[in-house]
Amino acid sequence: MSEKILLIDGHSILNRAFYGLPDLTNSEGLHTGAVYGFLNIILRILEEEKPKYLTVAFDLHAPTFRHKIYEAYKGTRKPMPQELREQVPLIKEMLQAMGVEIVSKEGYEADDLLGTLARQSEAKGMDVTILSGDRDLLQLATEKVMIRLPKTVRGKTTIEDYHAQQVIEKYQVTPAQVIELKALMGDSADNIPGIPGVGEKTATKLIVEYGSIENAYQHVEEIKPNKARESLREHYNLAQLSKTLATINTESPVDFSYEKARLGDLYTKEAFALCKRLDFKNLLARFDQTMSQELTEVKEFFTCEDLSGCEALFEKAGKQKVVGTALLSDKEEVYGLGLAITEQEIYYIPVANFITGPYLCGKIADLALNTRICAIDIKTMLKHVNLEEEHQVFDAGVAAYLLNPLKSTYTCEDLAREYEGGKMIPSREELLGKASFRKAWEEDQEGLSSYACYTAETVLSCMEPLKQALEETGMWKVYTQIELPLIFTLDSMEKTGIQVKGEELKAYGDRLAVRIHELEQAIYQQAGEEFNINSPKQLGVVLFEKMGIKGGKKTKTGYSTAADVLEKLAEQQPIIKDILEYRQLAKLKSTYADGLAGMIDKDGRIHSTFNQTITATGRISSTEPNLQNIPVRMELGRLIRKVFVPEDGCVFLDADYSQIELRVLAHMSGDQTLIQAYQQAQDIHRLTASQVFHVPFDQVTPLQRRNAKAVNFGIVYGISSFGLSQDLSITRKEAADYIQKYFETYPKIKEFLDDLVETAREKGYASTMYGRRRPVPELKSSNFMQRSFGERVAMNSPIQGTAADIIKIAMNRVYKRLKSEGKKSRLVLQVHDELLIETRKEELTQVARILEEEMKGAASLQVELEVDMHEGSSWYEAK
DNA sequence: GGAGTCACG
DNA sequence: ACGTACGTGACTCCC
Repeated sequence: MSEKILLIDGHSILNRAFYGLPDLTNSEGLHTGAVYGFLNIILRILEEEKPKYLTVAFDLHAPTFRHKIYEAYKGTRKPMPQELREQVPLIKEMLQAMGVEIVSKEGYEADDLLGTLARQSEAKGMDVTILSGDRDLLQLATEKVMIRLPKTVRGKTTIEDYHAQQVIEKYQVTPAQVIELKALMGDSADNIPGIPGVGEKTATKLIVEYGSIENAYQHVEEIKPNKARESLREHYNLAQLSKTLATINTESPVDFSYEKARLGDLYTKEAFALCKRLDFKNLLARFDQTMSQELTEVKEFFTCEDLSGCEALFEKAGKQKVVGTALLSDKEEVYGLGLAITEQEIYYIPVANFITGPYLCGKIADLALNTRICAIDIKTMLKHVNLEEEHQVFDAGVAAYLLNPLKSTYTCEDLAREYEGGKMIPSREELLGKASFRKAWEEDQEGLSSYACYTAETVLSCMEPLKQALEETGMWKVYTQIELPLIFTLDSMEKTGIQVKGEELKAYGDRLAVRIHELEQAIYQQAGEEFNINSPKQLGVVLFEKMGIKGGKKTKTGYSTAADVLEKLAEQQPIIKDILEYRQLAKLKSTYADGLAGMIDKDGRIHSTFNQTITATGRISSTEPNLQNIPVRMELGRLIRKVFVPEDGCVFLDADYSQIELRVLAHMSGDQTLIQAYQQAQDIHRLTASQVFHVPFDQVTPLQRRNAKAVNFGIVYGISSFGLSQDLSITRKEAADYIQKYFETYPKIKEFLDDLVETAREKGYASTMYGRRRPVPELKSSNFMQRSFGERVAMNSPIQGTAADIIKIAMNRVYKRLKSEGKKSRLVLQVHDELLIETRKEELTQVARILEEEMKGAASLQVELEVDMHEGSSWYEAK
């Protein structure tokens, strides 16, 4: 069998991948989708073809011989979008890392190089495969040269293959005649002019009949469609120029050596490292499993299993200013500790023999009095180790979150890569697989030891770089003054939990079940069949096809059955009201009645987790269960709050900030109208209505006030006329009108918001009053929608984020005062602008005072921070 | 695992 | 023209 060479059209395949596949972004925010798609395509082809030689051709920026003969050539070609342009060096870097030969030549296009190499290789008797997205390449097809054109339809890539024979079958012309076709038709993408009035059909007809443009011109009199005849007559010279332009130069002076192009092992260490950096997790599986071990620097880790040795280690650690730790634990138990005393002395101390979990945790707490404990998640550690704010800690996860809040996880291997100059360490999955710490402790001490040591070492090494980065970005204060103390505040809230009446919750669920069943039957009866009402797909078919309800359609996958869509159709059929009610009840039952009931611990309380490193803006989030979205707007749902009760001898005290985001906006923008309104404690929505609609303050109608309120919300979200029109069910024009009038009323706010966008565009991030940052890479996008999103984010993040900063400060202060004043009352929940305290009855007056003082005093703005406070014997009553 | 839906601020 | 309000998490269906 003859040897085979695979030739790839670099830019064309990258383009295909970019436009045909969804974009991806790695943890640094680099766009990587096209690179990923490119690799997937070529790896697939390589597996199919198994060529001996491989090379990828790229165009250069320099003008080519085509420019010399035709000035407009590619002159008006639209520039590559930013997201694609930044991937060109990445794919070249990747190919280089894989040892793949790249060819380019000034003055020539990739096509010319591919054509030249194809002919040379063919002459040597090789089989040639050319991979490109560009049909122009078909002119190169022969019996030995196959052109492969990938096509992506809805994310699925299929490949069309062409030898000379297939070209003839599909286009009725020989490969060489493809040039004639193109010269006649023209090609707007390549700026090849072509002949006016001649499209694919006419061109094919002419070439099939006459073989070439020249021969057609010889017989120009006979040409049938008058238009084509006259056009060819008039533009013959142009057609010949086009032909020159469209002809691939198969004798380009390309520097090429088959030796260098010989296909070797693609799965090199360098490529592995780059795949890791770009987050190509699926590709990593193709690499040798020992790769990551070979890549990481070999460092000796030690294991200490005896009590006296362990004592000695902690004594040594106590002489350090800072150590790295990795406490291996789950909710119930501690399994061991990774301890990096210095960057060279790294130990794994498993729980074994006389070394118990509580013993280890006690040693850590003692150590932390004089030595700073670095870890990646201090709050989890606090579940076993009794640390207070007087202990010294550093949370590398929280620090990394502040530096880039857009990541979804903050893992050790990312820290090492990002803050230790690209250093590679194995991930938890690589070391332990999917095993829990418990399982690994039982079955894989070696893996657990490595994991503990790598983690301890990394958090130690990363502390200084993280600290420095926080200082350089002006976020050191946010870290030390807000986030670090917040770890202890949140930990206390999680440990305290909130009492929930399980039986009442069950009874509530049962009541729902009765009504849900009734609705189910009514819906089946009206639909004339039983189906799964919870399936939007089935529901859509029943409503819009079977029952013929008008006005459906939306979404990629079918009909939209969202509440706002159905509400507009409720008139048509009574079934719709039943479905809406069913949906509401089903939600209440599954998520709240049943969901919460399953989360009640043995102590009769629910202990949610408050996540500190999730949101892009600086808010906290709540999971397992989410206690920040307990129903309140509808009465039926609101009743659930009756099962959240304080323990005996306590009441709930609930305080929420009144319109904190608008107040933040007033302060940050310095708009005097808004500031004065708040100073005079005016109804802000009514005021906005009176000014925007030009009516006296006391003659504002409820509708006008409602509209003004929506505008105020819109401003905070990053206003757009479309969004506002959706919300108010008005036309875009009317919405735009409201917005315009709003900005006339509050000119400083317009200025302020414009400035937020401009600053974010220049700096690449938006900032809160306290200096917390949120990167906004979307502002640089070439996609209108993405960019508009970036603009709204740039307006919203500083406002939402500043409010988040303020309530975090308030929480820390409240927590601290309750503690320092020896109170038994405890903070139990935070819901973004609301704090809930389980308050001892005898402490009520003082706690109310503490809560009000600390919330109001958390920030001093140009407007007062107003707080609404209520007490009650359930969350329902305290709101 | 993604899409659709819906609960909250 | 493009086609969305900002920030979350849980549940269900369905590939």
